[in-house]
Amino acid sequence: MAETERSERRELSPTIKTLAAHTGYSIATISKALRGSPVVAQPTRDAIVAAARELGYQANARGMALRTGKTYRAAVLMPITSAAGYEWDGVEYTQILSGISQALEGSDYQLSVHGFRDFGDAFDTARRIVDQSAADGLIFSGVQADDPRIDMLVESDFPFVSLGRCRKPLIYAHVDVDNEWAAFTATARLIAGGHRRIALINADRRLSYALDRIDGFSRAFDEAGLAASTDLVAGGDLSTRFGRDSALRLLGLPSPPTALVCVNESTTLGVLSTLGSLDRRVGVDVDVIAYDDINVSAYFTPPITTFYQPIELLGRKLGEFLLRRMAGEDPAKLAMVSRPELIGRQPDNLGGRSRR
Amino acid sequence: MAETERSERRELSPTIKTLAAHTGYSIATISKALRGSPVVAQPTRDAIVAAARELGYQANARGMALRTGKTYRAAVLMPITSAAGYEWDGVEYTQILSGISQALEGSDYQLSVHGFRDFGDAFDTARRIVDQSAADGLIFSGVQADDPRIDMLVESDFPFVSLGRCRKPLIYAHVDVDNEWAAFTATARLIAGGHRRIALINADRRLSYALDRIDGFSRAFDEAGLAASTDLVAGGDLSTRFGRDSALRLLGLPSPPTALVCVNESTTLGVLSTLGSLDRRVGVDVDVIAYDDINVSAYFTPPITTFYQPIELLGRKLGEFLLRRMAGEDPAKLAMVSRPELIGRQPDNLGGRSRR
DNA sequence: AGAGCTAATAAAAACGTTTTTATTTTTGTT
DNA sequence: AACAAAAATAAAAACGTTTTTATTAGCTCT
Repeated sequence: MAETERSERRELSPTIKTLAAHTGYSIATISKALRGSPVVAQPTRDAIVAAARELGYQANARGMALRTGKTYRAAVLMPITSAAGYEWDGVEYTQILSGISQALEGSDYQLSVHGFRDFGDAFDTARRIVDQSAADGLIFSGVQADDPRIDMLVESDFPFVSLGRCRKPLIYAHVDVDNEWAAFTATARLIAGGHRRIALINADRRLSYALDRIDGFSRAFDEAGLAASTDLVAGGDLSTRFGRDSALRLLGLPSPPTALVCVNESTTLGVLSTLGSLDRRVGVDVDVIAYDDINVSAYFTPPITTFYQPIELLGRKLGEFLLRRMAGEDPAKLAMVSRPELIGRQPDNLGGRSRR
Repeated sequence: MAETERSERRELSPTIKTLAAHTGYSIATISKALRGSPVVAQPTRDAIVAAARELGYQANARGMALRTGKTYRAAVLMPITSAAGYEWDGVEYTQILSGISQALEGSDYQLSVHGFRDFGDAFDTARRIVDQSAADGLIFSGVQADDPRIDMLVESDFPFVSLGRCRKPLIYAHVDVDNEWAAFTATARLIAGGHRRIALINADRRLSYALDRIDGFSRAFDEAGLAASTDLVAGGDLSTRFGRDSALRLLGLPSPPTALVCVNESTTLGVLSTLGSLDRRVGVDVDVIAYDDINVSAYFTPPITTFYQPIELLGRKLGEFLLRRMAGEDPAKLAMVSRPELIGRQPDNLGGRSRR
């Protein structure tokens, strides 16, 4: 009774042999038929496909993996929040993963996530994935100006897509945001608004995009014929705490900034926290332009001007590129650099205000 | 030269046969030695282990998987942000994944992530994982009051750990937050502060923890001998937009709330956004108590009273429990219900204020 | 009508393990 | 010293595929 039902339920899933016994064809023919090989006759194929559907046959992934050497996995490197701080950090990874997951939907690939703690750890993990062929492809972000992962992966011809570009002239699939342009545009807008002392709350200087932003920031001053306020560039992890502390420090300088450019939403919140505690009002006492990675700046009080980058879309592109790369496509053709959209929620100029 | 180096590099990684040829033992003995079987003699084991280390031998995961039927994967179900809105949603998943990833570190298990769109999708995905044995264990959250996944997994005796409990008296490994207690405590605190019209910005009512919170909310009124303001309970997705819209609607009622309890950080931000736009000040015109899932409430202006739940720790517990469950441990022993810590950043009472 | 093709299918080998079974070597006992 | 028992190792089978090689049947052509 319960016993019987149990064992009925337990019936193991059909293998290619079950299908062979059921149809009368050999396992070789069945494999070919289901893989779409042209050598098998049409009626045969139809019969096999019908039987497969009837029995609910699904090729065993482990068997395929062993035979083909493929893993049917796409690996993603994800930064692990340092246990100490529990700071709001790397939140956007949910969106990236979500995008990648959507791109992989319908393909044979599964998404596997590998946490890492620091640059060295990330490299080791990447190398391990390649050496043990733990995945058929790799996605990662946090690209450094000179990123050893990229060298290693290009060298070993392992399919990968990076979110961000390194500064070496290598050919590899990538998705990136035009950070130089965005920083330039934000800074130029503030300069045009009358600001001269502008702060840049930036990421760690080892990161490639941190340099890009400094480049854009500097170019805006250059083109205006002004000296860039490079002393107001702060680099660090992108936690809320970092944003708050940096703003506190910069605003306490003898010649403080009148405007701040923040490179992500988390730091922005920190900056706003500092402004609130100092009773400085955005759009009145000080201007802020931010990067809107998780679409939340609209809810800040007051709403602030941001660059909107639909990060989930970037994730989707990453997944799509990886699939194409794993299918053998030329990496030179798999490159996208998107310009975020500027959403002006504030005038962002000194206006009638004193420049203090 | 380059050629030679290339092909040297390309040398395929050693298999158990390589090791057999190298040591003179049979592959059977080698397998046993490395798996720690007691039948192999100590000197033999030592020699084999030494050789394995020397050659950098790593058992091929695909071969193991095929033979043992195991996958060495732990699957996690992750909600996919709906493409339409790009709303800030499910951010805490980064932390959960981070925690799980840490727990899995050092084990033989890899983390694989499966996106799903809605309840039905989540169930189908779970079933597929079980049917195709695409993983050796499963972790998921968003437990419904009557969650079909739990029934299915318990029934098929598949190792899993849920973040949250369903309302059926089943035995299964789980990690949860004492939501009833937290809602009770928050509500009681506000009642003690003089509030009578209290809103609860809650999750979708199908979710088990949403019911728990309503229970706690109601109990606080009961114990104070008051009628609960159940008309002020809003249920929906936990996006920032939902928080904002709910607050807007509730505050526009003829008999509006004087305090709000928000069930996560994202909705809190939305609520604060509404308060800002209505020029109502937290701690002056209205009180807010929130759940601090990603540790960011400290940076709100003003900082608000929250329940702090270190979500990454929960993630770590989830991973740890899953490992133990996959190792065969009794699920009855794998249960944790943690009480979040209340961090009072505001007095949260009407004080000398009018009850309007 | 039989050789030589081609098309279709079947058989066999291989991927790298683990586990069961078989064989050899060592130890202990008389 | 012979033999049984125990210990150690080797051989073989199996997991479920895909791919290479072999076989068979059906044609075409002289």
